[in-house]
Amino acid sequence: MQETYSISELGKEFGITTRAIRFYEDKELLSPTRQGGRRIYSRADRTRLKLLLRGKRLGWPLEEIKSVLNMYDAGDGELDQLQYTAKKIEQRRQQLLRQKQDINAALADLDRIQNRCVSHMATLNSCNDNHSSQNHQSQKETSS
Amino acid sequence: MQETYSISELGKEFGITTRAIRFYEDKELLSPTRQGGRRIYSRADRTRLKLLLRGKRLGWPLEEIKSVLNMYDAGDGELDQLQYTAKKIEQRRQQLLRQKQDINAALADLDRIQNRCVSHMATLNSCNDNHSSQNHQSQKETSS
DNA sequence: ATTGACGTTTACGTAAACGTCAATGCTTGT
DNA sequence: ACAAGCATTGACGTTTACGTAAACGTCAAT
Repeated sequence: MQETYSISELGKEFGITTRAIRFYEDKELLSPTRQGGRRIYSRADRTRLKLLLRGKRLGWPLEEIKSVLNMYDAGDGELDQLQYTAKKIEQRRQQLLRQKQDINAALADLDRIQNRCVSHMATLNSCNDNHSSQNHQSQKETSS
Repeated sequence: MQETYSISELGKEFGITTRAIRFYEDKELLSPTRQGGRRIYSRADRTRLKLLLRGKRLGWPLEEIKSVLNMYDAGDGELDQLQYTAKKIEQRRQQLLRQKQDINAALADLDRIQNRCVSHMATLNSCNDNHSSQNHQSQKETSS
C-alpha cells in the first residue's frame, strides 16, 4: 500500500482518464497537493475518489457527490453547521432507501422476465430436442 | 383507474414535463397511439413510463432504460433472441446487485458520519445545556 | 366569432461530464 | 545534449437530456 499516488496511477487503478480526475478537481471534489506543478494524491485523496466513483455508480450528479463528500469532513464545526449536516444525512438516507426499493422492484421484475424467457425456451427445446442445457440459477436472496 | 391518458395527465401524475415525455417518444422509449395528432397513452404506456422513471432514479441513461424496457416485450421470439435476452438479464442483474452493495456501503457510511455528528453535538450540548432534543433514530435493518 | 386551454412540430439553447487536441514543461535514461 | 515519457494548462468539441420559445392546429365554452 503506497503513501502517495500520481494522477495516472489513480486513473489506471480505477479505470478512468486523467482528464476526468482533473475535471473532478476543477469542480472541487478533489484537492491534491502539488510538487512543482505535479499533482500528488494522498491515501485520503484516493479514498475520496473511490467514494466519488461509488456515487457515480449510483447515478448521482457530481454536485450531489460533492455535498456528500463534504459530509465526511464535517465532523467538527458549529452547531448550526452540524444540524444542517444531520438534516442532509437524513435526506440522503431517504434517497438511498428509495433507490434500494427501486432496485428490489427491478430485481423482482427481472426474475419474472427471466422465468417467462426460460419457459419459452423450454417449449422451443421440447419441439427441437438435443440442446446443451444452459446455466440458469435464479438467486432468491432478499438481503445483502 | 382510467383506460387512457393524455400527455399532460401523465406529466402531472409523475411530475415531469410534457416536453420530457415527447422526448422519450422521440428516443423510441414510448409509442402511444394517436387520435388526430393527439397522443393517447394506454395503461401499458403508463406502466412503461413508470418503469422508465424508475430506471432514471437508478441513474441509468435512456439507452440502457430502452434496452431494459425491450426485455419486457421480448417474451416470445426466436431462440437466438431469447438467449441474447437472457444474457442481458443476467448482466442487468449483476449491475443491480453491485448498485445494491454500493447503497449498503453508503448507508453504513452515513451511520458512521451521523454518529460522529451526533456525538459532537452532544459535547456541544454538554457545555451549553438546555436545548431541545432532536429526533435521531438510526435504523439498523439489513434487508428490505 | 373569439378566447382559452390544450395539443402539435420545428428549431435553437443549455448544463453536465467529460473527450480531444495543442502547446508547453519537467526529468530521466542513453 | 537530447529524445521519451509523463506532467501541465487552456480551448474547443461531443453526447445526453431535456428547456424554451415560435408558430400553428383544435375543440369547448362564452
